[in-house]
Amino acid sequence: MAGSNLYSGTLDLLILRSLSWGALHGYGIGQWIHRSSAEVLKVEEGALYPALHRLEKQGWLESEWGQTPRKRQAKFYRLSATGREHLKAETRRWNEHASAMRAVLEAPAQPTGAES
Amino acid sequence: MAGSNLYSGTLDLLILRSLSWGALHGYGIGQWIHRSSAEVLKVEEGALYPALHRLEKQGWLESEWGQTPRKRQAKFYRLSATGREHLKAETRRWNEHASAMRAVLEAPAQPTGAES
DNA sequence: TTCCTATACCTTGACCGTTTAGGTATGTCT
DNA sequence: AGACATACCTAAACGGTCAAGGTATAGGAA
Repeated sequence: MAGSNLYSGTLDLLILRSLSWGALHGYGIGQWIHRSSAEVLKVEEGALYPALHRLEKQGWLESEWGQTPRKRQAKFYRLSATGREHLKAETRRWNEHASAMRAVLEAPAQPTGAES
Repeated sequence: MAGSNLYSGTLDLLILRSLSWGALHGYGIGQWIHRSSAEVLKVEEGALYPALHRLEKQGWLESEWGQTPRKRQAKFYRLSATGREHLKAETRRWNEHASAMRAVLEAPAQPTGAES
């Protein structure tokens, strides 16, 4: 989805959020999102890896090759300082969006002249 | 945005919702969304009209040319029976998505082995 | 040993909704 | 007359996601 005026950046937000407790590698990020959303949110790899590269390019993430506990190569991502700020801002933005959606979905019958 | 695995269909949901109280014309739908979201959500016309056509094509909306109170030509949209069902289903789907997002954004520190 | 599965990374092309930026026409107000 | 809001529409460019591939390693089963 290209940037929607209504809302875009869900994936970026989730990735940023997954790293707020420490470093994780790409594959682990996908699994973390899946698990911590009770299996509701699933990120395809074709969306995940490009997003990771995008976020790193923008300076919100930093990466470093390392090893998993099982001795496998993996690229570990970590939030940069500006990334952490961005996470805060995006979280606030999401909350505003969700709250606007809630307002619309619970809006009472036609408040005032919706027709002109 | 093309259909996102994370979430897509926000605009469709808002349009469907705007019609749940009765018929509205396209321009009015955009304004209704804007107003009832406290000016947070804004739908561009280039997204609105194609969406309206898409939803009508799928049978969720029905349209009819008519006149506004000020005697201007306008195409009025109204929910079909299946459109009303779809609105219910999409609302449920949105709530699930929002709740999954909330879960992730409020997730406690690294529950169990996110790394393998 | 061989095979399968899970882990872990990546890229490409098609797809498709949004954005941007136009266009037309009418009614109202100054 | 001119400006503005209303009211409809479309087309090209954009850009993120999806689907479907690819590579490589480690572990366990057959």
